[in-house]
Amino acid sequence: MPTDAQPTSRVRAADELKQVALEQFATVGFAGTSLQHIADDAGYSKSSVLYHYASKEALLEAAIEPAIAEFEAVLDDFVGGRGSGGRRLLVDRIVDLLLEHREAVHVFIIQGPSLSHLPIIARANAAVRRLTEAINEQSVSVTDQVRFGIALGGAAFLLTAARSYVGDDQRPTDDEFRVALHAVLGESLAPADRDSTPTTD
Amino acid sequence: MPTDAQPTSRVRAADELKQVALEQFATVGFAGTSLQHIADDAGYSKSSVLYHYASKEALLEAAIEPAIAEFEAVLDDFVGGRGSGGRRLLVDRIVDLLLEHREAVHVFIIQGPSLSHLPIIARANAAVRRLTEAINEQSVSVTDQVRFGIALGGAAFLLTAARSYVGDDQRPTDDEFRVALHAVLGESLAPADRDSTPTTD
DNA sequence: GCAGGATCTGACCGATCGGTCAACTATCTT
DNA sequence: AAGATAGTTGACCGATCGGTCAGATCCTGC
Repeated sequence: MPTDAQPTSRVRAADELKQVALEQFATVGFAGTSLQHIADDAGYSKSSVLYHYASKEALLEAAIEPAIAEFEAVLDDFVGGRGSGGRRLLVDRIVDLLLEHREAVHVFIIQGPSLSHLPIIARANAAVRRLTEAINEQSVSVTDQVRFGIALGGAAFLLTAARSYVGDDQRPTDDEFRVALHAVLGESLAPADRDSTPTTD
Repeated sequence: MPTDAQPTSRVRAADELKQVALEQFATVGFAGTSLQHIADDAGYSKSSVLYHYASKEALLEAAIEPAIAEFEAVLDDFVGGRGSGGRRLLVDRIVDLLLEHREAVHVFIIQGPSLSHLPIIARANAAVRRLTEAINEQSVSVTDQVRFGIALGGAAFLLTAARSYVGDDQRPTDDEFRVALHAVLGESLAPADRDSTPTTD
């Protein structure tokens, strides 16, 4: 029984559907995505989608739960091991999270407020609120809070929106994005020690 | 015929519907909003909505067109009168635009990529792309482009998302928002002259 | 080769979608 | 008072929504 090389059609189909659904959730929104459209894009029937996932909501949960779990882990490490260099590590890990799970982050950050009735989104919103409070606890000025909110929403927006605003040829690579995100988010989340942000070249 | 004091039930009803629709478009998205829900919230029937506006799309256009027109005006002044202090004036006017038309800006910035098939949104997307190119023309580094994208999307996200992340009591007032937005967007869009941004306290 | 589970699909369901239409009422003009 | 006009609405339409179900097909172990 093949578990590594050929990934057994079951998990392969489920993963395909999950990936297709995630892209659509991030690009046209959860409400704007239909199971029929997901099925069409993935090359299955709508019934097959509902065979692998009990409901549209279950499909959303399967698609974004890993990203939320990692986000919670990053958050726990940050609020747990509080210290001087904590913010720089936070920026490191958030940038990685953004690049690896950009669609999922877009869903639960940008669409989070409007989908809070879904348990998985409510969980993500709670994590975002925890992070917000942890940040605001140290810097109480409204400007710092706005800086944080803009960085959070802007980063989530940018990685999936860039696709439609600039052509494929001149869109930055992921490595370029990583460097730039590190610099920009570093300025927003760790504005105190500004010495180690080289502002690129 | 009263044109000032009592706003004649026609325009009053139309304005009410426009405002209710705009709030829903911004909070749950264009695709996630139904004419029935708009009608219910405004206290009319769905037929009445379609009497005042020919279609859901026409309602969207009426709701966000003024904001787009003002955005285009700000953009024209910026690319036309190019100069040293141009960026600070740009920040001034964009902050005003954000505060006055926050729901509309949220719609055509955040949902712009997914609604580009609607003519009014395509027009807004073209304006956003013009602004992007005007900014990138002067600063070619990827970091500056990312900084701009985050500022744009983040500001659009923040003003309508803040409602759901912090309670009414501790949410900043519009004046506080204006000061903070001015500082944060100033750093992102006019990073050259950093002397007047006090980097908070 | 055959039984049995896994996978996939078409037909169908009630609900809701955006939109049309005819009828009803309120208001204004003459 | 009468007619025209503007505003509002319920009934209805075809399409699509998320979801159910019974069967068809495929694959595996015996």
